[in-house]
Amino acid sequence: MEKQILHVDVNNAFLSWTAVEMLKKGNNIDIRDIPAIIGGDETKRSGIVLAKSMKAKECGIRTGEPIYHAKIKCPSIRIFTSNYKIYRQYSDSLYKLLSNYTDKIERYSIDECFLDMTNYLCGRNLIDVAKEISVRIKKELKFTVNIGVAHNKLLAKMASDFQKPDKVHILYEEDIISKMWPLPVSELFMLGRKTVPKLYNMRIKTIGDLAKSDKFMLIKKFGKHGLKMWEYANGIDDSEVIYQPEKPKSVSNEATLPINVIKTEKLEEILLTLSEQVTFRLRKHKMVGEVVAVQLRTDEFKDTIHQRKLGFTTDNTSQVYEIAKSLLHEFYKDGTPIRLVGLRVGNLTEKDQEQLSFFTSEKNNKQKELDKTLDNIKNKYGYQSITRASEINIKKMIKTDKL
DNA sequence: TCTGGGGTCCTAGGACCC
DNA sequence: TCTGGGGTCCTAGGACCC
Repeated sequence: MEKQILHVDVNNAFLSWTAVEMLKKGNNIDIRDIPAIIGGDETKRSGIVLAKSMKAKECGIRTGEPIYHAKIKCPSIRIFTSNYKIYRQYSDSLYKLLSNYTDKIERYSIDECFLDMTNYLCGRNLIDVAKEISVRIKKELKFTVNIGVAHNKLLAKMASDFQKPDKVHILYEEDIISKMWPLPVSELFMLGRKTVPKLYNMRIKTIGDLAKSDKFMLIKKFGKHGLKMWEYANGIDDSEVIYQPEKPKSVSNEATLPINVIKTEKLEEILLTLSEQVTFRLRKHKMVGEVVAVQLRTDEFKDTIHQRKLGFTTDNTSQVYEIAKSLLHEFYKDGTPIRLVGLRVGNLTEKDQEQLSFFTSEKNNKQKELDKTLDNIKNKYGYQSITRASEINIKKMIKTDKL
């Protein structure tokens, strides 16, 4: 049976939510109506545009570009900092509203949801429901969304990306040729900055060109990805709306450093802070991991990752830190300027089926107790409430506002 | 005043085993 | 003295998403 799918996408989510919050706090300008962006901190080298208003977009400002570019394009631009705590609240309120319409909701990201309406229409028309949802969000939550209406997730997602803001777009099978095929191939989901130029070289410029290309030639050239892009261009997608939240497969934290670091000891200190963050989040998820990976980015933007499979699982701060440290020693040469350090724990499983290390010792048990005690304090008084003395300067360099 | 942070999935190549 | 091939596990690297 044909599926009935909606894709709900918040217009300029971070900027809109910041705007609504400011209005709620008594501010009298709506930053959606002026050239404005949400951006990081330039002095900390995290100065990129995270979201923009329509007026900022008109100036040619693009998401992801450096703030200093934005300032050149629009000298009067107003810049606001992000606040993930608030964004999560708005995201939750959206989810709650959507829950009135179906149980099958996939939270695809903080500002996007897929709804499987197949058995929830009760005789109503899918398009009417989409329009009602759109109106209710605007009225009750004070921000706007785009909604894509289709018979699969891919087409619903493509549709919600058509003209913005505050629109409902329909993309049924019979609309593919007229509405999707004329678009540049770069607009197709899963085609990014590396693949698009290759397609251009093959004279494939529009989604229609791609759809009409030879499937086997694409497979030969791009492997599995080639098949996917051909299917997507033809509107083919049988993936399900994943409405039961999935367990994470890895947990990572990374930090761009305000200045380049060239000393192993400094990098170790940063890894300690990252180990605390990552394992804190692991324990919150009640997950343990079997692989530890350290990522370094040089000032020339060259990334290297070094990882190790442990043969046991862990969520323990000092254990992860010790492994991270030894990985660092294996691949970092003192003196190379480093601008970003990352730490990832992967191959996660649920804690109750934790594989115990053969060497589970008195010492490990004590470390576990320590983690638990510190977690309790952080959960009660905030992540920042307790910190090792040695880390005070490091913490200033690394953001923790998402924890 | 260059370029965030957090994820997932795929592929290539080497090691090792039979 | 020279030479297999299949399977699995592991690491590194890269592409994509929001």
